[in-house]
Amino acid sequence: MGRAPCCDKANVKKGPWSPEEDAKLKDYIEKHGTGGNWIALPQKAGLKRCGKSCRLRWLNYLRPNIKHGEFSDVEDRIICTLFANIGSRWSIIAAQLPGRTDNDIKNYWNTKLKKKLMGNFYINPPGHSNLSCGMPLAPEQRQHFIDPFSPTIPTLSVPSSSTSDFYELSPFNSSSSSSAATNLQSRETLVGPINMYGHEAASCSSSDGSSVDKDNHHPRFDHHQQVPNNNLQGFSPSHYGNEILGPGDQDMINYGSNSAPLDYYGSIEEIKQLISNTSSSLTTATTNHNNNDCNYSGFLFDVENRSSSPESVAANVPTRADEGVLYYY
DNA sequence: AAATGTACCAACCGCGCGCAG
DNA sequence: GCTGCGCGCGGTTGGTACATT
Repeated sequence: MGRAPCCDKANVKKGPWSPEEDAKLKDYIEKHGTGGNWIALPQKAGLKRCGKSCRLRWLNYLRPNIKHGEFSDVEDRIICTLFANIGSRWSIIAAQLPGRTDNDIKNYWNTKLKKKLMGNFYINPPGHSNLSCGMPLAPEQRQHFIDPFSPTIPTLSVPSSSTSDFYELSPFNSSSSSSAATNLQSRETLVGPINMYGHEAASCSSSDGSSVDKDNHHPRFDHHQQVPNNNLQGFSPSHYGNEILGPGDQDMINYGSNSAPLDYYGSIEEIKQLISNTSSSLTTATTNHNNNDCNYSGFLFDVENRSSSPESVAANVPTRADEGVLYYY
């Protein structure tokens, strides 16, 4: 009954990987693939490692196209807005950031981004479009500081009609396939939960993409996520390639006229609350969603304007016409 | 220069789910 | 239907580098 034991834990090496081990693992996988069996892999590859450890090492470090180094403002925004929407679902967030792993994002969030947000949680007064986030305010500039934990802080709502209050992240150059009309309409349909689409394996999450998305299924989301399963199909970073966050990303991202780096507007409040109340955030969000009282904001996809060809639907691959526009503010 | 504190990140750990047997 | 393993995930830890005192 059952399968063979995972590994002989007494005979397994732990700790940092040596260059030799890395080379062995990489060489083996490049030649033979994972074979869909991580447990058997280390033995085949001649490694005294647990399969789990091999998997982690490969997915988080050795795999091709892994991005290391600084996160861009664009990535910051995506992380923050997704965090505000779905909480600490790092694999999902990683699916939106080509080349980044969930572990990477998680570390970045815990060590930098969270502090960056918490340290700059000053909400600008009405009429001031920019929430300074990522740019610490001088003490004299903090006259409008609002205690983020104050119960008097209103809950987030979809911002007003000013399009400059929105950031638009299009998978493609804003001047390309996403028509202005579509974008405009999208702005006017800022409703509903997060909707991502296109889900061929592309994530650099420690989930290798094959499991999370291969069957359009995220096990945890299915059971207690606030986001419906069919709304969690990443917008396929691989489809867009690294372009989305590449050197040309400025061409793809229309920040709006009043934008400044790391402006999150109201969503900062949600993020803050999530940070301060991580344990309950998912439950709350789930409840909200289940009650159709979804209070999500800040990271909205154009649902209505999706036009999916039968082919793309069948293959779960977005066509260019299928490209949605991702808005966040 | 040494001690201490802090930040960062790779890796580990434990849990839940799905599936093989 | 039951058992137990494989896998994926998120949380946590430990080691190292850097900063500060």
